[in-house]
Amino acid sequence: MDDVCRAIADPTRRAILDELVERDGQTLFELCGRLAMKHDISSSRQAISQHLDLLEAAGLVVVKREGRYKFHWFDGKPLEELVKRWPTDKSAK
Amino acid sequence: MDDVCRAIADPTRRAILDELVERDGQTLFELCGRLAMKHDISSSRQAISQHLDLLEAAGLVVVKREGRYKFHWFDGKPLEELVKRWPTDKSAK
DNA sequence: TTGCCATGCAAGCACTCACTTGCCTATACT
DNA sequence: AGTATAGGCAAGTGAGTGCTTGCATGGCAA
Repeated sequence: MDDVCRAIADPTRRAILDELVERDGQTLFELCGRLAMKHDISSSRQAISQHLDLLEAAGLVVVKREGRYKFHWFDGKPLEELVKRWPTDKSAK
Repeated sequence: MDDVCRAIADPTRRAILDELVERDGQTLFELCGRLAMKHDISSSRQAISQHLDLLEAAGLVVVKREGRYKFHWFDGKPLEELVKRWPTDKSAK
């Protein structure tokens, strides 16, 4: 829970999630390229890799290794806890 | 959006939101007391006040001044953007 | 007024965190 | 074999942030 909240606190990580929602199963290099193109993110490969590790630890990204490639998938389940914890409208209370 | 994500990244601020959901319209001193009792948070009054400022800037807390008192309400509307941005289950995709 | 109470403001400190740099491992291809 | 590719590991740096400390402000009561 703490991991999830801290994971989405960074704008670069939110952009990564956006990218994975739009196109599942991307690899690290793919993500770097698309983030640079479409989100104006100039971070290095290592920076993105560290973000992915954090997102994976939070459960928001699921990975699958195949040979020398590592593919990434988005998983929104951990976000359910957020909406369960706090009501998003007044009628819920 | 960025403010909302960063606001819930801190465990003390999440506890404040929990407290306000449970009991609306608390004042700063009330919150300090209840946070210390029920959430084992030993932060000072100024620390809680700074957290409240941040939560207010994020739109998650609405305030109302009355005389020398300042009451705080929880507002979950900003959280709707989170669930709208990312699907919380696979069927949404 | 004098005093007290609830809150606000601002500077400083310590810690976290995002990012870089440099080197390393492992898988593919020729 | 040798080389290139995809990714990983670890230490160091700079900016951001949570918290404290001290003082200031404003409202209420005696």
